[in-house]
Amino acid sequence: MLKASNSEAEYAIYAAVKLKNCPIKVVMGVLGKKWTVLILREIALHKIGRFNQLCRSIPELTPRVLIMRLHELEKCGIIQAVIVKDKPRFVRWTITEKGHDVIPILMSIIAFGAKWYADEVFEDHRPRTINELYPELNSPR
Amino acid sequence: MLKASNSEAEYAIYAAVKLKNCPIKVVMGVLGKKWTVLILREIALHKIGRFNQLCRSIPELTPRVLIMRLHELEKCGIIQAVIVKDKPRFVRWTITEKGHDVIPILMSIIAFGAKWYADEVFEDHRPRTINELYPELNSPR
DNA sequence: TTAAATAGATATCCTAAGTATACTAGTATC
DNA sequence: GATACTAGTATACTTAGGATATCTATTTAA
Repeated sequence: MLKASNSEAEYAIYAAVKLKNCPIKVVMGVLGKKWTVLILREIALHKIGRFNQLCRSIPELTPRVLIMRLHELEKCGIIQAVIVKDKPRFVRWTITEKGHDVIPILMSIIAFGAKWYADEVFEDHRPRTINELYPELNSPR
Repeated sequence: MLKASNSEAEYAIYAAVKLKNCPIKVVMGVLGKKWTVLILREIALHKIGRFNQLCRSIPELTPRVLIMRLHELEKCGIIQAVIVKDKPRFVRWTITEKGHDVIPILMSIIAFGAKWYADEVFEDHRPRTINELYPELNSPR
């Protein structure tokens, strides 16, 4: 475990790097709204890309907010709407290259949850590491 | 870079692990509210722990919401109020061991922002890796 | 000694974000 | 012809968060 006492600011951004804005603030402007991260979980991790599938896999989320979040994520280039068929409209929401880079964020959230919320997350209540949950991350294809 | 095409679900949670709830959902219930992550950035990364210091370092955040978030984070054990002095009350909000484990989440958010939002984040607009920003992460003390 | 500034919060009001419920159009299936 | 699927919309309502002012207690400065 890391000790905080070694330095005033444990993690200090490299002094020569001039920041205009905090990256966390900027990213949270994009990912910080309610449901956004859960929608990305479905699209990026579970490969669920259809509107009604998303409605079903996140039942508390209403279609109104879902379409708002999808359009927001599309606008900022994290997902894209692939028109499978027109009339009737069939859309598949997929992740972009940029969206692919949010997966490490999702993984760090899962790691935190698997360690500290094992009671609510796992049926056997046993905390797990991210490597236990995703063994393929150790031996990449 | 990872390729998505190799498998239906690129990241599949190990089949034998029985989930009660999705860890992302559970964690977002704790960290998902507006301002929470930014407050944790200040406390965990910048070691800003005083109420009025937090007010000043996040000017758009009102005291009302700040105290709500601090109490929420305290309740779930991510931060704790260290009473520096009683009458008048002097409090230092510090991170707990559990709170320490949210730092990887913050770091993955910073990494994403430093790569994809360089324009808004850095004065020179040049994307950076997390190792460029935090060289000490490569050579831990 | 009185005012100003600091600390850590609260209270009130009001708007913006999100929720509930129902509904749309177009097509396929029973 | 009824039902159910697709991908969304519309309207009304509730709650979370923002704006602003205030609170108690203490220290500092004039």
